[in-house]
Amino acid sequence: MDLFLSTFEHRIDKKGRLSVPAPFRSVLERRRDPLYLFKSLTEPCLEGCGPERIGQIVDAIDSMDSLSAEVATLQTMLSSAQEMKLDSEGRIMLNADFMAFAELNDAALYAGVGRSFQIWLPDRYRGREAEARARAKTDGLPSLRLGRTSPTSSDNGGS
Amino acid sequence: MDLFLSTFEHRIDKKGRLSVPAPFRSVLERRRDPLYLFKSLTEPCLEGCGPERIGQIVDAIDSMDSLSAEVATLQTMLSSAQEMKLDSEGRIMLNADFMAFAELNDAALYAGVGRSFQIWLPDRYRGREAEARARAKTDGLPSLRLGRTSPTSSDNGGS
DNA sequence: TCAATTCCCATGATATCCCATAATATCCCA
DNA sequence: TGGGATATTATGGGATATCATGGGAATTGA
Repeated sequence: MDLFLSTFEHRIDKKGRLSVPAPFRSVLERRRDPLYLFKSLTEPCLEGCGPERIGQIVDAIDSMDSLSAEVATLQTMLSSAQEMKLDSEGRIMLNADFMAFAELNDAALYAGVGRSFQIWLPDRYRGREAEARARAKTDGLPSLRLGRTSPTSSDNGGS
Repeated sequence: MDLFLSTFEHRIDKKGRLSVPAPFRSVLERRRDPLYLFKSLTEPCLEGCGPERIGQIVDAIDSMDSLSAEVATLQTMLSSAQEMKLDSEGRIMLNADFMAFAELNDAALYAGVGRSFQIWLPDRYRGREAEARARAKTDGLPSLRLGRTSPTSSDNGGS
């Protein structure tokens, strides 16, 4: 299983171009996946993923009561989603809506969170990280039930 | 089951390279596992592990309410996690974030703690070890309950 | 025609590869 | 069992490739 991990900070040049981190690009290239970006529902950041994640959201919506408010909310994720084209150097161009939503100007921080990644205003991200770490120290760690995992845990055929 | 045990101190050269102890490398090679490092949530050190632990975190996130604080905490772990590529001599390169977080400069101490290991500033580690041993003398030993551990008592370095 | 984008090339920084070496541990055979 | 030969390990340095970034020229689209 190849994942989006780690963080990378990149500049947005005056033409509005932003490099996608090489490790993220190679995950997408290995799978021959295009890159999708959409506005996060919960945080002032952009979310990036491949098509299978978009498909999961679509399927989740289809399985819900189509009249519910939740469906309307989830649909806004899809309506903000956009397939990004990379230039020959692996850069994307963020449209004005994306830039404004994440309040980006001349730099962006990529944060890999497993099957997807986020794009943040760097200082804002670092603030959130500090908060999360402080919370972890006082509240303790989320229970992961390490060591009690089912023996069928499947992720070791990957490499 | 082969484990990460013992401690090793290694130099960080001026290019930022750090040898992984040969016994740790052979554990990973035997399992054909890549090496992952991430910033500890609770201590000023780095944690090293194989992919199965990363997979557990990813799967836990996907199965949880994505709005919860716990998910944010787990995402913080992932966004600091990085698959380390070893050069042909078995060395890794620590990025500036890792170096700063563990306050490393020209040396690092590996401490094997079973299914994972930690990387410390050597003097800091030795201080902690002395503290822990002093605590054991005054406060008595923690209960060990070998053989039948409860899932909540996490002795396996998930910290 | 003008503005915005895409293509192509240049460049500095940095990581990676490949080789060398010294110290230590392991092996092997008398 | 001892002691020299050999392999492994940690460490270092130079050469090379990759990556992020920037800018000019060609192309598109309104």
